[in-house]
Amino acid sequence: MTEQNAPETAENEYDVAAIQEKWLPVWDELRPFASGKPGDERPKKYVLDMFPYPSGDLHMGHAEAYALGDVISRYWVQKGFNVMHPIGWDSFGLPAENAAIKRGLDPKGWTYDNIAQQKSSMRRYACSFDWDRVLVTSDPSYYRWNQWLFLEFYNKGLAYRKNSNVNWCPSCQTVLANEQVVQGLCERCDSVVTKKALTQWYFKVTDYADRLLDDLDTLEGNWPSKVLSMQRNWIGRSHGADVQFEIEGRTEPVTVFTTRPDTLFGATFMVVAADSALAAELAADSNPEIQSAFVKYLEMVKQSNDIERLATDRPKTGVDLGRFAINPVNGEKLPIWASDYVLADYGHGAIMAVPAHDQRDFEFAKAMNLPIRTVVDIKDENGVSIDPAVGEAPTTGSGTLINSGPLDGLAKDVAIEKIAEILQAEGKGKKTKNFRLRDWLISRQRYWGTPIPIIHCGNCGEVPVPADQLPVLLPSAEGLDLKPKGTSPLGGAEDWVNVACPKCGIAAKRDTDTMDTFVDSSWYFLRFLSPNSDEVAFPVEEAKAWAPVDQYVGGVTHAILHLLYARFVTKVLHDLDYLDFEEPFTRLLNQGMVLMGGSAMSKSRGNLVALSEQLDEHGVDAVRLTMSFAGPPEDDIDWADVSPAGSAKFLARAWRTANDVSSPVDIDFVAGNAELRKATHSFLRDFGPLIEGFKFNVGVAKIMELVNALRKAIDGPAGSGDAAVREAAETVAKALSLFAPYTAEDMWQKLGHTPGVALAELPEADLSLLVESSIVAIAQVDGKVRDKFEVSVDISESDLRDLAMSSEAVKKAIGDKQVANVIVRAPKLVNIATK
RNA sequence: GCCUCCAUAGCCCAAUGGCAGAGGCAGACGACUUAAAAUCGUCAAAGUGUGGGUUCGAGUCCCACUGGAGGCACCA
Repeated sequence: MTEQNAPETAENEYDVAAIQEKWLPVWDELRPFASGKPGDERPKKYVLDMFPYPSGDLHMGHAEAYALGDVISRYWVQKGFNVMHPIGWDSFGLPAENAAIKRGLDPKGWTYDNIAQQKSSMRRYACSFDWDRVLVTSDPSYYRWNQWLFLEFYNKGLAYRKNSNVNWCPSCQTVLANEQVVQGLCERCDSVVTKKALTQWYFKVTDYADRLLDDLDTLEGNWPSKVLSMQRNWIGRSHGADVQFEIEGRTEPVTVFTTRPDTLFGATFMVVAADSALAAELAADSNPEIQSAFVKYLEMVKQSNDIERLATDRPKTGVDLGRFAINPVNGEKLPIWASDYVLADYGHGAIMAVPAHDQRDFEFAKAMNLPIRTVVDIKDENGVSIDPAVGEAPTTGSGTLINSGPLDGLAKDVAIEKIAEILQAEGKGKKTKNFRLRDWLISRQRYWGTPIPIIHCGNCGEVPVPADQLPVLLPSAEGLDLKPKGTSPLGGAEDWVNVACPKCGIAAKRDTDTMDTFVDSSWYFLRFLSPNSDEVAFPVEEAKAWAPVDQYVGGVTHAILHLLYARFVTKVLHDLDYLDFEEPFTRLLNQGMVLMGGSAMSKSRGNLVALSEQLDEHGVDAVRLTMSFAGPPEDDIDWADVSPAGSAKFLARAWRTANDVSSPVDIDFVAGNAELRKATHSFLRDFGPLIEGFKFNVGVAKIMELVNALRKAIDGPAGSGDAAVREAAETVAKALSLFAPYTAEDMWQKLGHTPGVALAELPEADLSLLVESSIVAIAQVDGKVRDKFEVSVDISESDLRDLAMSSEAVKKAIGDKQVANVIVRAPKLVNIATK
């Protein structure tokens, strides 16, 4: 065998699989991302990825999320921070239970098998997690503190039980929070959600509505504006007034909420929610025909689901209750109707109807032939007054009050203030506000969740489980019927349900419902501070040092639910003196979804891309790099549009440059090739701000640019021994370690360094290398480029102006036009404006 | 119905109000090779969805429209 024919040695070949195998055990030993070392003086930073639900192995969506979270986390490690980047599993919940029912297994086994699988995939994926900080919400050591949290809320009066019409999923056979009903469908199984009257546990999130809304302002600029606007929308604060109406034949007045108290003189009837207690009472005291008509109507209303109820073209229906309310400002008798267009659980479940100035009231008045009285004069574009009483539509804008006694002649906004004063003075109303947000329904009639730590006693009523008896362990699933049947499977665990009352000792029963898993995830970021503590949920001092989370990374699917609940719980814990901050997540990045062929991946669509296959085919680094390079992180990635093979090709190209560096490891860079040094340092200047601004795709492009310059230098006159070549190659290895840790580590070793490129800091850019002595200035005429010339960077404005004015090309462009203005931006540009 | 966001080469995407191109994919051509792959190199390709406006100057700011994505919705 001759020298020329020698096969390529492994040393010159970028062997992805071998590199991955090589570095995993080294990192296990090195543990570069441990954050709890005593005496660690580095400044702290808390970077958190939303923890996964263990529903199988990791998928492409996880791969994107963790690739991007890792870029941020590794960036701060490299900047010299003590970064806490933990991981856990949100492991209670319905999928485990449903899988268990389907296969006749214990949900526990299924869950923990999946966790083991995901954990091993995360290790292979080179996630920079601190493996000393791991939690699993279905572990008793976690949910014990979930129960603690519940009791803290309970003792503060923020957890309570009430009977009301709740959202019910007939397929999951459990109640749902408002937030889990999407377009009238169950967010999990897409069944049509119905209503059911049940006694359920709630957290009083409405007590915090104002703060949850107002504090969003403090997140402006650090959270995606989309999420802020979604949360504002969801909380939905309206300002208006409560107005009291006397009811004929009833001692108590009825209060209504309105955002338009100025239109009070235009009220021609009142409407109460058909499914409210008030409607039933008013009907019951009316004559028998009305009573039976009401009962019939109510029956119809109860049978309709949200899909029908929300249809926009649905005609208005209702029943005249034969009762009358008295308008507090003019003593008029207003007929009272019951209808389903008024909601029982918003405001007071009753409204004053002003058909002239409200779309829904207008439709109802037309349908029921009720009077319409115009009290706000609004002119059309021709200056003619629009009168809804004789027209086809109500007017809802601003105008001048008419037919309104003391309000006549006032503008809408002034009238709102004036009427509020009048009502307040007479004790018949006051300014107030209302929220779209409802209290958080947290009980579920399912098995695989945190048992609610309450005991129901015939003598004592609700009795909290004493702290020293926590956790209330979930009974074994063995022998329990997990099939959904409308009541909790825990009811079947008789040994577990029947206990002595902790207060009086008589036979009592445990609460058999479990908690919504969103309770588990509403505070998990605090548990990472001491994931194994038996003493506390989280240590207050550690929370002061580490929390709030500096950078949170996750999908926009949680823009309302999870983030709102976590914000709420944080505020409560703040008020209980456990935390010194009020917002849990200082900065938020929402990554997009990974699509395939234009739509979300799903088995039924047949467009599923298996992460494990992508990793086998292209390697971990190529997949990670593709996730970062595809585009802005918040945009969706269509896997059909991107090229992991191209990423792999680039990584091999970068890797080879390390092979080609022939200078000693301690060479002084100062003597290196000036052009390449300039490329390296302009990269160093740009890279950090790009990463901090989440412009990962641009950051990767800059690395590619540097690699191209480096390749040219190696193959060109500078050669492999040039000091700048080493400087550039080391810079590439360090920067690449955020995106492609295996390749970067291997480059680092080839460059003669000891393993641990993740901890190697990128140097500051030497700006003196970037100073240009000359620059190409452009001369424009009316904004169009007409000439260019090389000028000194410190050319004076007048010199540059003279240079431009004397250019032949410029003179030609001006022609015989008159020069109106000359803008000079030395040293870059002159623009000559002509008349 | 109300409220956000988006639109740049065939494709994915860059561009502090100042020469539309940083980077990549796909493509063409060349070098290397007996040949191919790999590698290295060169090239071609949009005037920024449409119509107005502000400005010395607009992809960028404002208005309207078209198309697309998302959120809220009988919330008084």
